[in-house]
Amino acid sequence: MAESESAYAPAHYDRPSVTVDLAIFTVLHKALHVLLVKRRAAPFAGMWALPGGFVHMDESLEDAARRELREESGVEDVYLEQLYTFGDPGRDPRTRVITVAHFALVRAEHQRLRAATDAAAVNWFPAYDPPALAFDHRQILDYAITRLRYKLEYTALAFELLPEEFTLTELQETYEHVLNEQLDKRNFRRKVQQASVLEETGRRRVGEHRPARLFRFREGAVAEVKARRLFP
Amino acid sequence: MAESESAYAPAHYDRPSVTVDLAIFTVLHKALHVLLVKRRAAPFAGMWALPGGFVHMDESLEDAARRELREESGVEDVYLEQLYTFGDPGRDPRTRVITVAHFALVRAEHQRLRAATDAAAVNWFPAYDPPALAFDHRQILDYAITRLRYKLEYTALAFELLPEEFTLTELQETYEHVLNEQLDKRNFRRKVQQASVLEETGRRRVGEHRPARLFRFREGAVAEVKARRLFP
DNA sequence: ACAAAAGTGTTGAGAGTACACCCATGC
DNA sequence: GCATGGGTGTACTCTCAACACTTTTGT
Repeated sequence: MAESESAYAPAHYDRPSVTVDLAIFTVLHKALHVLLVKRRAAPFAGMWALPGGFVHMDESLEDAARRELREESGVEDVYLEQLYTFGDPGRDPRTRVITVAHFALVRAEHQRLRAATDAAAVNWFPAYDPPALAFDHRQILDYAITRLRYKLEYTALAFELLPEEFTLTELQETYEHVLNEQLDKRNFRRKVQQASVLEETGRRRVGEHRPARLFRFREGAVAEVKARRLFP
Repeated sequence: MAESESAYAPAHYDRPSVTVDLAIFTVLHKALHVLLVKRRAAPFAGMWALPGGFVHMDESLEDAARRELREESGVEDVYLEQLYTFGDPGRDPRTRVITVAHFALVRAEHQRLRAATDAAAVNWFPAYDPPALAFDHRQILDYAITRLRYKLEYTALAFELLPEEFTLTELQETYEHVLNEQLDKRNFRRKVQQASVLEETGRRRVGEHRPARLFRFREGAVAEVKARRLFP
């Protein structure tokens, strides 16, 4: 590695800026939503953008992402994953900015927390139909959705989007909203049982019709499924 | 996004350095190998490390990675993929260095090309049993191997490690070396046929025993297999 | 009683996996 | 002719996907 070969990139000048950007998802109004902030400063002032900010010199990338997450959405202790690093020259018209994109999943119940710290220029938008976004954030968002869908297909990550206790129908609907497709009820329930990642709470959601049993995810039930191999 | 909120990270000083590092793989001597360079400068002088270098201000991350790939291994036009960005403070003892790690696959035939430009302090090492590495490069290498294995399990990427024409046994051995496990010959061949990513060249590898038919990958045959879903 | 959501099994098709022998060539 | 790697098929199991009706509650 050439970290010491200062010949063609002296370490003391001409460094790019490094930021973290976040695609924070939740399920709201029966659809996948993403958190956006309205930019106050140029460039793209007044335009919606993914939350994010500069990486401080003494914090890791994940720490920076969690700090931004806390500052922008008021949530802590949520699922966070590094996504991809976007660094094309020109993606920020002012200067060279390399951004390490992350995606985060927050629970529906947190929406109320968020509303409390509402800074007026922060809002949830339908992830599959967002407004025009600043910089290359549309590209980052699309990439994040792709990764989220993929992740949910082969892991049991949906519980990061659900309240502590939930019905099987709510779980299925979460998958349907993220995957943007309909699932078969019986097949879904059988597969959930086989995965054995749920436990019954004994309580029921009593509502308009027949009460539904409430479940929660078992502690430490990550349930990652092996990909089907192309070759045996 | 807070790229403009210069309050807590002015854009004009205190920026980290950004590098690209490369895990370049090939199959050699019936095992997966990775390209390492011997460091000349401090820190970790004399130690082996992944090739890499600073990102120039006017080039994209991929361009930087391809430039380093060309400079260090003399190969062009190979498979290259961004892996992950490592940025813990302290991973470089001198200063804050954030590195965007990539992995690359080069063909066995390129090894000779490489030997020609040999700079004495560049060499192939067994990927599953490398020497001690500088910085956090062991961690990066392990991550790259994990990703490579995973990628090969559900894509037809092995041809990036093979010469233009190859026998089915050579293809199977490539998979075995990367996955580090034995595969069943009949099942492997059936699955290759089903994937229909190969075409016969009509030529044969004539050698010590019964000549084997030579194949090549069909143009544009990416053959990505859907992951087995956890939920239907 | 009726509207609405909860809950429950079976079947056919395709893929995965384990397993053993003959074939063509070089020496 | 024999050693060596090339080449081929079958049976069992498991997972996937499609599909409709009964049960329980609130009003």
